[in-house]
Amino acid sequence: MLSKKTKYGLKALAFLASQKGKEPVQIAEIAKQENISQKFLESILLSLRKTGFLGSKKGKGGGYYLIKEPKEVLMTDIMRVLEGPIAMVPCVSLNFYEKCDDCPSEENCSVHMLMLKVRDSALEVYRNNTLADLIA
Amino acid sequence: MLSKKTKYGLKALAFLASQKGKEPVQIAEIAKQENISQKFLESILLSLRKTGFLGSKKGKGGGYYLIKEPKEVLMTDIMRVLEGPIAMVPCVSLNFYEKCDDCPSEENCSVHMLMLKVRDSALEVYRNNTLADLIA
DNA sequence: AAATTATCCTATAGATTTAATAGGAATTTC
DNA sequence: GAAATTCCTATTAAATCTATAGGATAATTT
Repeated sequence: MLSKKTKYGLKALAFLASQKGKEPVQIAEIAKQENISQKFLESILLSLRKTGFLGSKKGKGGGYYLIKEPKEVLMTDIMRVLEGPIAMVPCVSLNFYEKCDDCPSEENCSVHMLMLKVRDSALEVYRNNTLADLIA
Repeated sequence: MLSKKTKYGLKALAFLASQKGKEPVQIAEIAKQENISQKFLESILLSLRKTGFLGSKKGKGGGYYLIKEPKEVLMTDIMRVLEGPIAMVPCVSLNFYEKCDDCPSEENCSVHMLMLKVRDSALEVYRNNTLADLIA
């Protein structure tokens, strides 16, 4: 299940991508337009800024803005920052790999093989979609 | 992230599918072989029986056994029973549909469109894999 | 320089879900 | 009727997610 954090983050990014100019948009406005708790959104945007997706400006006329062109931002990168691993089990994760402590062998694990296929199929979607596709 | 319930359930089903005969296998044996808490596994097998995947027999020589041939059991059905919705958001779920209360319009929702693609890609994997493929 | 506006940051509380355990009831076999 | 095994419900423990609180910091305006 997609977390609210990810859902809200995606909506906020899409909202910013759909803006005409590059002027900063205030948290309050995004929150209002997208029906998101303002304080919660605040922390999400902060993490998107710290991970290099957004820039910000303080004071009057301040707010958040996209740093890159929407079509340069891959969904793989966004999803990994917002939701974490794309894989459903750590033992098939490319970026968050971890060994399962209950499995003696990955090669012979029935779950491992299936989840590898699922991960690959999800990756293909995320790799072929950018932030620009979100607002098409 | 895949729940332990699903992971254990898949392993148990795969274990049963890999048995030669159709004699019941005891919970205790499956739990031991697959490193699963016996009590937890007990409740998982129970739910798999109630949903028609397993049969059971009580008393000495009892245990659980598969009802259908492994290749007749689609992963879509197993996953829906163990993990719930295949979709990452209820608004794109085929079997567990729910309207999002924060979205005014599904058609214009950026998250909706993306998650539809992700769901379809996962569905394709699950539809093209059966329990038999898990032990190949 | 003071007031205003808006992000920045940390901590924490509340809610929900997941994982695991407990304990006995019911049924079958021998 | 004793032993073995599943059946069932309830409960606890742990983890994670969601949201809120409250002030610090920085930029702009007056």
